[in-house]
Amino acid sequence: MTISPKTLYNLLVDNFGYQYWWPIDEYYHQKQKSDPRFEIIVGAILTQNTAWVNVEKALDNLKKHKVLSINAIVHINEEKLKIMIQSSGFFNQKTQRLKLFATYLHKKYQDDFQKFFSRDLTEIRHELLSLQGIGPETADSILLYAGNHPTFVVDVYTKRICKRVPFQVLSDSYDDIKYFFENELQHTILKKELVTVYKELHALLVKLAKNNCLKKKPECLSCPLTKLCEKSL
DNA sequence: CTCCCGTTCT
DNA sequence: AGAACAGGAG
Repeated sequence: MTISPKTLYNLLVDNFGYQYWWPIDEYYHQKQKSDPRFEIIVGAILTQNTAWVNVEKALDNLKKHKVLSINAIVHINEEKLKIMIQSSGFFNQKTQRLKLFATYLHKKYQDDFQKFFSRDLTEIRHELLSLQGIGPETADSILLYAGNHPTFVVDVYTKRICKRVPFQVLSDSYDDIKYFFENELQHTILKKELVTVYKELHALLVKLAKNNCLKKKPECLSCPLTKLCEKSL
């Protein structure tokens, strides 16, 4: 007995509702000065190995000081940047990573996100992965949430849930899990809906992991998957 | 496998 | 005060 990603998606939407992470359109309607795509990229780098609440504080600091743009990050003094993002932890490396990525976008794409994102998904992904400080999860988050490219994000929560819930996934490697979800969903979801489903499913898995599928003390009684889960207590 | 770091929970 | 949390590089 196994569960399909589509079944999982439907169950999670029914129980938790849509999560609406990074709704880009809303930002444009609010006529924000800074490009939401850059905020998403900065958020993706800052949230590496750290809780989102601490990233939000850093993001608020950057907004308050008007440095949430490629140009501002390229030119800001490193020590000042470290202080602004301090709450997100690992600020020495993250300062380097933000500087490096912003400089890259500035030099090679003239701060033009359209130019950067309007290419083949795999091409952009390889390019992101070649940058210091951008691994698979960060690359896929940027591609999906900032670039609206259909690529599925795998994180520790996804891996944990895959170990407990009976999916037909081969191993617990990043790529195996990613391609398992993508292959399954590509055949059952309309192409037009794929990006939205990838965005929502990742957010819903995070929700499930925090709400029920906790590392130490899972809340299996109230879990939407309790009947289908092999490890259910 | 260790280092990088702050915040929150226990 | 100590543990838990959470990606990528070397």
